[in-house]
Amino acid sequence: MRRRSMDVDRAPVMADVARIAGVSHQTVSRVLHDHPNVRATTRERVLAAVRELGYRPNAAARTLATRRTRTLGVISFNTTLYGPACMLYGIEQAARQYEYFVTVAAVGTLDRSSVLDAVDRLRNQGVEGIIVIAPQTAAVGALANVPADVPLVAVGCGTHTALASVAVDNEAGAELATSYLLDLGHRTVHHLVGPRSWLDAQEREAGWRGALEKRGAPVPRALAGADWTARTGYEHGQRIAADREVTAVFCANDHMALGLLRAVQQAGRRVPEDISVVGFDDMPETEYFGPSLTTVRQDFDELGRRALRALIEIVGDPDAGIPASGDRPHIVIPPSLVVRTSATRPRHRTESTT
Amino acid sequence: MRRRSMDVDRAPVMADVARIAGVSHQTVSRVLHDHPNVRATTRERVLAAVRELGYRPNAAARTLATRRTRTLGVISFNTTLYGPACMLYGIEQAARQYEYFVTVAAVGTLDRSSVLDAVDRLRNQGVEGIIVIAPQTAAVGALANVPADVPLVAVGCGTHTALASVAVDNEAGAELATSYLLDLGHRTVHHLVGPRSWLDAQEREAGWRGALEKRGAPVPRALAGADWTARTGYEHGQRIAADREVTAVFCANDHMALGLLRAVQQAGRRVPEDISVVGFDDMPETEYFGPSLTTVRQDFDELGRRALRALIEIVGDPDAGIPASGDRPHIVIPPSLVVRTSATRPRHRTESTT
DNA sequence: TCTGTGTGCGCAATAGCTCAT
DNA sequence: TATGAGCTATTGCGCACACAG
Repeated sequence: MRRRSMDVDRAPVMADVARIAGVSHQTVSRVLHDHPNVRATTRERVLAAVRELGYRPNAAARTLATRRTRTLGVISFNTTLYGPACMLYGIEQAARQYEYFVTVAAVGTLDRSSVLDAVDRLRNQGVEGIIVIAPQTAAVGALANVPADVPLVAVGCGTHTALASVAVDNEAGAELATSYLLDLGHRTVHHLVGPRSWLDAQEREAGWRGALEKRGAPVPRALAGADWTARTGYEHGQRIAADREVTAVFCANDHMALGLLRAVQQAGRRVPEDISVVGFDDMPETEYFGPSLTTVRQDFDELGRRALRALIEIVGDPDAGIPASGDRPHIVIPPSLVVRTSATRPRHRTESTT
Repeated sequence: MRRRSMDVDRAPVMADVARIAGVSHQTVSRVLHDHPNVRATTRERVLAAVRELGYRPNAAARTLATRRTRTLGVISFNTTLYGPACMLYGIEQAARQYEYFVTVAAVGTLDRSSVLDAVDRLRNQGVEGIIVIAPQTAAVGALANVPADVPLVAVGCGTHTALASVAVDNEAGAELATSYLLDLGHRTVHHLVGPRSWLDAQEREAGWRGALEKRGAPVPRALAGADWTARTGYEHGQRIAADREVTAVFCANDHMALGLLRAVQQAGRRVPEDISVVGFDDMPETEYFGPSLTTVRQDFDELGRRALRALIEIVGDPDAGIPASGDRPHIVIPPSLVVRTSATRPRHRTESTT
């Protein structure tokens, strides 16, 4: 109900509390802020009045007076994906702990203008800082143009950004997966790349390539994916199944691995007996893929939490005793390999040396 | 009168724009609000000043003056799950369209106090309304106690809530799945229930039971799940695989179906030849399960959008010409069956009539 | 038809006032 | 007279809106 005329049921304000308690509004303020110089009996009277009226401080007024909104923004490409959704969750958890609010701004596409538009919307709302879950190179490029007085942290967007960032070490993860397959005896490892416009995809590809080169294994042509979906994995899987040379595939994420598993098996080739598959992400379902997927684990939750903490350390929070550092940290979190059953030794060690 | 001569780098305010443009702050305000009565040349001068200073209206001040925050809150149990994540996305999309901000409050557990706590936090921030993605009965119960002056909409939380709600017709969806299996020739259909503390689980179970009864099919004992995870599906799947009577299973969601598929196949029974499986939700991966999953589709995105629109219609938005209805609509969206390959006719029609 | 003045939104912070010791 | 605990009075934050001119 929208009240304007009948001021009877207007939300109570500090003055109302003061009146009921028989004190000045400033005393009310002191009570609410736990200032020492208030007599215990006065404090009680005030608190009683607060309870009686159901008084709730007006955030806008406080913001106006303190110049602090205690609100942080999150820009995300697609909160529907497992990774972003988890990071958002981690961010929100941590924000609550630090008593910040979180406003989300989802962007449909990661082009320059829509990202800058999202930044703009959040700034208009008065956010004190922004976390970006926008791993595309274009987005990161666009963000470089954002005025420096807007604290920004990129999360899960690769480790080579100019922005402050928190991310899993994609290269290390890809190396982990690739080396694991090589150690099993595979002559080489094929790679289903994520979309190359994503930093993560680039870094995972680099890690895969590096691992092969380090071991002197032949480097096959990477299979480029247009997106991260199971469909793309499926399409590549159909081609891979037809290629008898392929014994091991490292997929840039679990969704693609799922599609690939399906295509390969539909084509009559067995996993892992004929083809070993390793994914990346470790979404909860991977354990129940057929077969359960060996994959590289990212702790998205933790990424989100770390990102929020990093942001708060940049903006500073006097109330929590955190000084504004203004630093641009690059936090890199090590991934880990989760071994399940989708990868094993190759059946017939490929002897062909060309 | 202390002019703020010292703090040079403070964000510009309307008065600064007015000074630069050589007009009053009121004229600036008029320009920004597209009032007609401003001469074109004046308008230009003002806009030039706005650009020059990089002026950005202060949201807190506007809120204080207008008593509107243009912010809505979303409470979600677990934004990590596919459904909630999608609904959140739909909500955010729609919010942007209506020029609202969205603040999220994730709750770890859906007990009474944490839900009420989330409501409280959002109200403290001044949200104009709240969308709840909290399908547990306890949560809905708790929300009944929220003062009526807080517009609330529950989304994806079953259709039988006291709150305003937007949801898929779970019963109809479950009937769809069950009838489909019966039509294929199965004597009866087993059901892997979701956690009974969720309205959706209850409603799907009711739909399943109703469909069986309507057709005079025997009603087996429902298999109770403690949660919605693939793990739970897997555990029940192991038992189901051992029961030769079972030819068709309707799972309350896709995750559980995935686990069940896996367990059943590991036990050497084939899907769909030996056991037909139907899920609920239609997450993007289901097409690539082995076999691809026949399931009941919920349009989560649409649910989120409808929920937001419903909320805006409750709170009203004079700027968009939407009057405050104050109604508590119950919007029910029909689900649809997506037929893939995980269900088929039973191989040997069970002839036992006792 | 155009533009300026004044006031209030609810809170925080500062200065200042009144009693006690 | 000084000190400080316990309170009051006043101003300003930046904007919108009613009411002028």
